[in-house]
Amino acid sequence: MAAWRAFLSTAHLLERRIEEQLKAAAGLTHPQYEILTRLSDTPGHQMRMTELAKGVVVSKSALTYQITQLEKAGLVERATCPGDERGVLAVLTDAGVRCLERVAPGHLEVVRAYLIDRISREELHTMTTAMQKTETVLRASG
Amino acid sequence: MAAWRAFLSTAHLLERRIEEQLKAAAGLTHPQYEILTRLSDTPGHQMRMTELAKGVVVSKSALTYQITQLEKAGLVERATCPGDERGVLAVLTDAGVRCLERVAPGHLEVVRAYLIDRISREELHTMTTAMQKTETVLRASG
DNA sequence: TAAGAGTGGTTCAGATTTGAACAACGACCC
DNA sequence: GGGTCGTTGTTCAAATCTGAACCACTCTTA
Repeated sequence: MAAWRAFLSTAHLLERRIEEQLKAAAGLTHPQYEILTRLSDTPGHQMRMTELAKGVVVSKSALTYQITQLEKAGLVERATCPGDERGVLAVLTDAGVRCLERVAPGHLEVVRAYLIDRISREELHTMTTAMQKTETVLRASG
Repeated sequence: MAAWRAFLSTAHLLERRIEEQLKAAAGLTHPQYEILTRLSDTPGHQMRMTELAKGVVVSKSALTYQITQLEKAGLVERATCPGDERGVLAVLTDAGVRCLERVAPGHLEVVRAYLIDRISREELHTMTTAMQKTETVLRASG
């Protein structure tokens, strides 16, 4: 269970560091940053609400809240989904793209400094495949 | 960065599963369970508030809140710290011990089913040392 | 021994998350 | 067509987390 202990503590500690860094650099929270990057990685920079919620692993209501916040900040817009009248598309704005370009380097720097660079290339590779396996299982049985 | 993505998603997904399982099994939240196990692992089943907060990686105020909740549930008691009049000791009660004994198996089962058993023994070992390294760094520079 | 600085916990306001309830739409079957 | 069921996103109340402000106590230092 030492593995689990270390995993959990590391996750919490990293979360804290990241939150702190993002807040200082751009007034963003980590969930908000995750939303922006997910959108940025999508062709068209847009995604359906439910799909996005599953991607970043938060409840639908939490996503509704955060998208509203990001909309106020001008980084995201809501659009009605063509072909499905109930659907809502979250769309990354130009300002959102620029914000991400400005913030991403500092964020990645933190992740790298505290996680990636601390472990060997081989350990990293092993951990990646392990994490991907468990992620697959968790998503499948969700 | 695939490593980081997978790590993050896995952490969130597992957190969700665990929260769900603990709530169903004993009406506990994950932070509460973490507090109980930390106390249980301590000689005398007691710990100072600040130290405990650092251990489980939450803010002092969050710990105050949760200890109050656990006190209401009768699983933990507050005691004044001998030798330091301002200090407060969180003490696991007998009911707390019994609660933990009842809940722990199911909890560990979830962790094992979704994380431990999904990866090879060697991967587990590698991941453990990697996590411990990063945890050390994060705690030291915190 | 009397500041002055530091620590330990709590309180407080504000932000965020969750699950349940809800309303609106789509898909399907008769 | 119309009814039934599943999906989508939002709203709502309740719970929780955080950082700042705040007391109470401890430790140094002159």
